[in-house]
Amino acid sequence: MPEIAAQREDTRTLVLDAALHLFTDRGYFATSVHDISRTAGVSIGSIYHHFGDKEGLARALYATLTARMLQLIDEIERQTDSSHDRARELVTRLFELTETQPQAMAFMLYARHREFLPDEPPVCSSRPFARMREMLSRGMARGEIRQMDAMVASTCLFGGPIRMITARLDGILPHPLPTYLDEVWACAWRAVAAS
Amino acid sequence: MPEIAAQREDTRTLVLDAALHLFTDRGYFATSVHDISRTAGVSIGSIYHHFGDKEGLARALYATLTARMLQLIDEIERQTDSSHDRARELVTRLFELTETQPQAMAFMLYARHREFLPDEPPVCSSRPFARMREMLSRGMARGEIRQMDAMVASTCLFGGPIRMITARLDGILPHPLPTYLDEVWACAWRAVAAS
DNA sequence: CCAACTAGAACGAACGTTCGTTCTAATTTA
DNA sequence: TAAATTAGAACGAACGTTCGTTCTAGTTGG
Repeated sequence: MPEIAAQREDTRTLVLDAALHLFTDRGYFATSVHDISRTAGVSIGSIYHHFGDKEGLARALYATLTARMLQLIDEIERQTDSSHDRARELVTRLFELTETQPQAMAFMLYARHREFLPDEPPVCSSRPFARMREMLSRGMARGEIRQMDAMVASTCLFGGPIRMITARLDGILPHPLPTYLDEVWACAWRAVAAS
Repeated sequence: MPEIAAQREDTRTLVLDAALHLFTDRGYFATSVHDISRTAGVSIGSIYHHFGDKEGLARALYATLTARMLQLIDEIERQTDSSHDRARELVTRLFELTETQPQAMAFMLYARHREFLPDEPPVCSSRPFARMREMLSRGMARGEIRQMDAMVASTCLFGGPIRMITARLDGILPHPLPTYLDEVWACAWRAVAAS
């Protein structure tokens, strides 16, 4: 006997949204399927119908967000030329995303997927991060970036910005991230720039 | 009727060691108290006798490792003068520690304590990290480091090295961390150096 | 009217924790 | 010195709860 809103607002989306919020608020293991069902306003049966099991739900969520991130990187590659501009634009967009969709950011950059998605590779070896490293290798070949191990370069360029993001997600930064963008970027680029 | 080794090898230590390994291998929630009891060779009753509950055990473990980290920082402050030398020595020691005691490192830098120790502040606002930031502020006052927000400075200086550590813990670095030390440190120091 | 979907009560397994007991070694008593 | 007493560390079977999952019945759009 469904109540007010029986209309088909995509059930999958409702469930994924609820899961994202609960997983990032309390963590995967502290969130029960019953919680997700209640928050999403969708029955347990539907959740199992659509996602198979709790892990399948987490996997679907991870896939959705990874795809969104890859899309972002594609867009940036189309709009910019140099490694410098691309990396800077990426950091800018990630800082903005952290303010507008902190849960999505937390789930991608901060959650320990290994603990609940055993077969998933670590985030830093996932496609989006691999794309970033390819980007930097080309930058090195063109002389924009000092010669060094590609892994070291990507780690040193993005390490600072990413730690700023996690600090913000932890709630220990007084101001929104874009406030720090220029200062952080100056440091990050100096770390690897050829000049 | 005790068997071979009934002698008092400190029970607390046995339990803490087992917990550290299991927590970092599988995560806090995937580790049952029964697992810890079995691995440590100590009964469930004893664990509750010593630590109160599972959370108390995690808290004791966290406190032990935090203390060890603070001790390391003290030692470095006594042995070095400049911010440059101190930070470099710290990174060196952390890289070595990651190779010799990867579990301890993973638990300190990588675990999401918030999820199972609700009252603990985030690691980056814990004492050891606060000490590092004070160190850098003094370096800025002395002109070794460019003028900038203290939080940004510490994040940019240590962000790269720390991400290298997590990459190594994830098993995606082919060589031991000290191999990369010079290259990583060169990037890290350039990021914030005054020159 | 049928296939796709939703519903939520019910189930079994596994968890953290408790509790009555045993063991051990030090201390007291005679 | 030998026996009696004591304190608390160690033990592990058992408990109640909660979780992920299943199942059967009902609803709905095309």
